[in-house]
Amino acid sequence: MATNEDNSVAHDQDTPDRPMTMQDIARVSGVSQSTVSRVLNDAVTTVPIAEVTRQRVLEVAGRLGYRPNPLARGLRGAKTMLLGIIVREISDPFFAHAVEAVSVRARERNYNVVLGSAHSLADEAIELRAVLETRHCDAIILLGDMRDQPRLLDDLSASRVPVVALWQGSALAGVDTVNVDNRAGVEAAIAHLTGLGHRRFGFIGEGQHGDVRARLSAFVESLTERGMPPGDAHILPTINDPAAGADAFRRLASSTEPPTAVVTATDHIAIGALHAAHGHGIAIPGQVSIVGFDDIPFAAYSAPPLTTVHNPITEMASLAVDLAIDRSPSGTADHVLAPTFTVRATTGPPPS
Amino acid sequence: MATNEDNSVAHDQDTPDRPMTMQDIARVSGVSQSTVSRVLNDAVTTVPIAEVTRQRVLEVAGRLGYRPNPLARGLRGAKTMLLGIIVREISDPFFAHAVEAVSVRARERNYNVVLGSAHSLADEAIELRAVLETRHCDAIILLGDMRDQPRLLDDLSASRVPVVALWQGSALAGVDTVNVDNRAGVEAAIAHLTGLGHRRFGFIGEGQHGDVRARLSAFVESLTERGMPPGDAHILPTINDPAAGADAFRRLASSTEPPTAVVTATDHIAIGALHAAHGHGIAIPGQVSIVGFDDIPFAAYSAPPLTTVHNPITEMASLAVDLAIDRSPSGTADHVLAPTFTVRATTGPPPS
DNA sequence: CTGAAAGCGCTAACAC
DNA sequence: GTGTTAGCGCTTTCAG
Repeated sequence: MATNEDNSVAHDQDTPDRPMTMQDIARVSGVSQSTVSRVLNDAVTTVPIAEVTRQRVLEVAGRLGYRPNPLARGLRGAKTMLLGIIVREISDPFFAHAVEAVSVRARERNYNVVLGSAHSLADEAIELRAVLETRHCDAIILLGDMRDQPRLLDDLSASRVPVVALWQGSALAGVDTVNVDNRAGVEAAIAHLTGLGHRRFGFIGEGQHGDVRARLSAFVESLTERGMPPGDAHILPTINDPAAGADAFRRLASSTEPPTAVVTATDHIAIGALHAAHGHGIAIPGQVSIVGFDDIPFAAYSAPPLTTVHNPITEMASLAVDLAIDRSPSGTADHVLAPTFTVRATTGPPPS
Repeated sequence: MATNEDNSVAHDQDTPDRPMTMQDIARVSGVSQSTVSRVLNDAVTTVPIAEVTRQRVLEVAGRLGYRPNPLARGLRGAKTMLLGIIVREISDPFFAHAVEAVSVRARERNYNVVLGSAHSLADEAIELRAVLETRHCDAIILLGDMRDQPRLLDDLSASRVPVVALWQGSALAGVDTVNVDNRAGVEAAIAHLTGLGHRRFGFIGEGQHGDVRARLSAFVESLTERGMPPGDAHILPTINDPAAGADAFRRLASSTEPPTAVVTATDHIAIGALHAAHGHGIAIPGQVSIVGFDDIPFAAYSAPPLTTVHNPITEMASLAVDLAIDRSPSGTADHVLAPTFTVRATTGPPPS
């Protein structure tokens, strides 16, 4: 009994070539493997364990540097502590930032993050979901509008894994959503601009997907309510990309009666617009005011620094992670967070 | 025999509430579970299987929407098709872009990516490695210099999982590395600048870590070889952040005999420098030329667009993924890829 | 309070 | 060619 530690596995090496198992701990501490499992998992609902046994097992496990094997755990139906993320476009700086915020919060909650990007390719995203699900992620977070991938969504909402849609743009049947109040954001931008004296507005941004679509309709409605509905000529649909933004801005600037203020669907587009303005010698905000949306990190460093609607990325990501992990058993909810408005240097009074 | 499909699990529902197992396939197609395994894995080394059987199994598996359970597979010792990434700072736009490139290539190779960010916090990163390893990632990719976390590195190089270090800044014992040729990049920048007529140079960028450290020493050596060694007053150590870059640029500009050309360790810093220059009415490149390093997506959209050393992000990421997955059995190698030089609008002749 | 034993879904000998 | 049989490391009854 006194020497039965001798049949233990080697634990003096810095790097054992085989990871410790519960069997090892059990052998060394002289209890059964199931007792080790009980001690190490100490759930509140578990059977009581003698304090001496518990201490001994804990000590041995610590000394041997035991780490549970999540694969085996997951196989047995327990939590995998894996959070799946499906991103629409991870190359989009906004989503890159969002992924960071999500993974930071996930780590605080002791979760690891499995990343998949959909690349707007329906089949690939479906495949992705299948992978993520069979990998037994405890939950899945959708980043960005996926409504052009209806099969993905159907699949997802019917599956047993909790799904939370972040920046999906609007409510979605069957899953929890966390959205920014796009309407309030655009409204703040227009209020700021009209306060400055602007009366002719332009909008740049594709109106097909999620947030961006909501921003466009908020733009139209806000101006209509103010009695100055925008003409179609001043609404330029474009993909979400600086190059496209630059191109659209050029067209807007060279139109007859160009707008004095331009609202862009995202900072990503605004950056492109700024670039085009600079290239064509159009003074910002002297000749045209520009406001963005999202407040990506780069927004503060554009020239001039961008006035924009601040998307509460960190808060939204945290909320989404918590929702995904804590998954309230009954029903789904749509959370809408308020943006704030950040005035920097791309807005000013219209030219007189 | 004709009706023995009846004891199959339900497969008419769109969403079966229990994922298919090989058992299910076996039952439905009337073969043993191990035969199913053989068919579905069809390794070249496998025992031959009757074509009829194979077809039947394949058909049933397809019809029932079978997906292998990676947990069970991994538990049995097979590949998990999981690639772990440990990032130094995922908030850094360069690394965000790099993560994207890595995950794109990983997906092409049918791997999923597990993300962890180190946040420069030693203990957390070690914990992370433990998690990644016990999750049985098939390989791990390190993004950025981790040498301030020696325990991580020791742990990693001693472990059985292949490790590839990307943008680690220099060779590293025990693991494969993929680096950009920082010396060649800086040399190209200096050659460009001296060709323009510059003789007084400044450098902004922290010199502690990896790539950035290598760039600083390349800067010093390149100028020394040209017979114009930079004074200490013109070398400003700063963290890798636009705000810090802006601050450093201000100090440089207000020094006695300010440099006419500034080389920054990264675009991230260059962006800050540009911002500061704009704020202080310093003309770029009229009064000062600035060159960056990395060519992050935004570099083309700064005002003025940034002249910078182009880091071949996509190629390097692909290489790293391939190395990690295909792990040559013997020894490690250090791969160094050549950067290119992209002239945009922040460089010009010095003021006369 | 603790041990024995049965699998989770899969792969890999080993039989026939 | 194909079926049988062990487990991988863990959680969870079920018996003491």
